[in-house]
Amino acid sequence: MYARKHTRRINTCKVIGVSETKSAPVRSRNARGDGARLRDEIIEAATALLQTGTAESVTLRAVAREARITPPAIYRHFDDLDAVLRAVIDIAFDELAAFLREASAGSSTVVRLRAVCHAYLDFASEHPQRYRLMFGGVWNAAEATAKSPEEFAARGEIGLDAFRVLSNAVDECVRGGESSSEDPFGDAVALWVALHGLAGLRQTTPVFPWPADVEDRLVDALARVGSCRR
Amino acid sequence: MYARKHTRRINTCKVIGVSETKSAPVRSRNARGDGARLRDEIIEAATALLQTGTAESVTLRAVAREARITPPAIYRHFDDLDAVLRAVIDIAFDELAAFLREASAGSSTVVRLRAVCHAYLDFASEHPQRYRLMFGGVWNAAEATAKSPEEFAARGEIGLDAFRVLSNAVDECVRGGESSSEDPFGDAVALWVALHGLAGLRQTTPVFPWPADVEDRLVDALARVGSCRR
DNA sequence: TGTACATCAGTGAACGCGCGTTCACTGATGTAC
DNA sequence: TGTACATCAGTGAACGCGCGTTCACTGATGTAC
Repeated sequence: MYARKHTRRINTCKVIGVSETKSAPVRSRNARGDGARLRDEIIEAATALLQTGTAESVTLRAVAREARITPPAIYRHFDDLDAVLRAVIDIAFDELAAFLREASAGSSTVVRLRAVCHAYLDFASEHPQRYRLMFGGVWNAAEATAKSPEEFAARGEIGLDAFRVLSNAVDECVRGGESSSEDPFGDAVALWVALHGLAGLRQTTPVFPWPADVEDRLVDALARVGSCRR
Repeated sequence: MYARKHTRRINTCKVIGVSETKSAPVRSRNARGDGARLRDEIIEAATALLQTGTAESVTLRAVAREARITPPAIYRHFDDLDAVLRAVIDIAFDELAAFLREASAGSSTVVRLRAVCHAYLDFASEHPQRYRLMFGGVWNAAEATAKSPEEFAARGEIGLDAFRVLSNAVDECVRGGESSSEDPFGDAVALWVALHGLAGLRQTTPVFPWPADVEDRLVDALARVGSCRR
C-alpha cells in the first residue's frame, strides 16, 4: 500500500520532470530505442539491494521497488528474477577482475601478488552478499538452466578473467625467481581456494581468534614465496 | 490441499497403530513426559530436507510436512524456524567432529592428518547443503539473536570441537617431527581456511579444471609436511 | 481393581502478507504525410 | 512546418500460492480416589 503510493508519487514527478526540462532530472521514461537503460537500472537496483541486505531479500518486487518501477516492467528486460541475478553476477565478476587488475598495476612480483590477494579479500569483505551470490551455487544453477550450448560455455567461463589475474601474478613471481613453484597454475588454484575460504570464514566467523598473518601465511605457503621459497 | 489430506491419512494410521500394539509401529503421539521425542524428529526432518533440497526449501511448513505433523506443533518445541535451524547446525557440528575423530583414529601423524582433511572434504561433499548452512552466516545471526550471554558464549564455541581435531592432527605431526611448522595453531587455521575454500568451490564450480592433487597440495604446503617440510 | 478427571501433545481452521506472474491498458515518443 | 498515427516502455489491477503465526479445540495418557 505504502509502496504503491510511493511509486505513484514518483511517476507524477517523472511526468512533471519531462514536461519541464525535456531531459528529466531523476528517471524519465526511456525513449524508444534505449530499453537498455532500464535494463541497467534494474541490475543496479538488484546490486544495491545486495549491498544493504541479503541475497534472500532480493526479490523481483524488491528490485522493482528499488528501481522505482512496477514489477511487470522487469519482464520486458529479463525472463525472470534468475536472469536478473545472472546479470548481476556477470557484472560483479567483471568488477572483481577489474579491481584485481588495478591492484596488480604499478608494483612488481611478490608485492604485486600480495596486492592482488589483498584486493580479492577486500572485494569480498566490501561486498559480502554480492561475493556470496557470485559463488553461491548460481554457477551450477545457471549452467543447469542455460538456454543454449553457447550460453552454457559462456557461463562456464565466468570468473576466469579474475582468476587469470591471480594466476598471472603467480607466474610472474616464478619468472622473476621469487617463487619456487614448479606448477604455477596448480599453486594459483590452491591460492584461490584458500583466499575464497578465508573470505567466507572471516565473514561467517568473525569471533574466531584469527591470527593476524593468516593472509600472508596462505600466500607465502601456497605461492611458495617469501619464507616459503625453498 | 494434497499435503493436508496426506497428513490426515497418517494420523488415522497412527491412531489405529496405538490401539493395536500399544507401542506404535510408526510414530505415535508422545507420552506426557517425553516431548523431546518430537523435538528430535523435527530436527531430523529439517536435516532430511537439507539432504534433498536447498536451505531455502527448509520452511517451517516443509519441516512439519516432513515430520508428518502440523505446523503449529513445532512451536511447542521451538520458538521459530531459526531455532530449529540452530539446533540442526549444532548437531551437524557434533557429527562433523565425530566424523573427523573417527577418521583420525588408527593411523598416525601425517597419514592421520591427511585422513582428517579428507574426511572434512568428504563431509562437505556428502552433505553440501548442511555444510553450507553450518557456515552460512547463521553463526552471525545466531550470535546476534542469542537470548542470553550463556547462549552467546555457547554459540561462539560451535565448531571448535571439530577444529580441534584438525589442530591436534597438526600438533602431532610437529611432535612427531613430520611437520616443520613453527606455529601449529596458525597453520591449522590456515589449513582449515583452505579446506573450507576447497569444499565450497568444488561444490559451486565443478566444471573448473581442478588439479587432481589440490587437496594434498594444500595439506603439504600449509601444514608443512611431505615435500613442503623444510 | 475400576472409574472420574486433569494434563498437555498435537490438530484444524483461519488470518494477513509478500511473492511471481498475467493481462489489458495508457500515454509519451518518433515518424509519415 | 503542422497534424495524425503507430509504436512500445511502463502501469495498475488482479490472480493464486505458500508462507509464518494465532487460537480454540480434541482426545489419549497418567493419576487420584
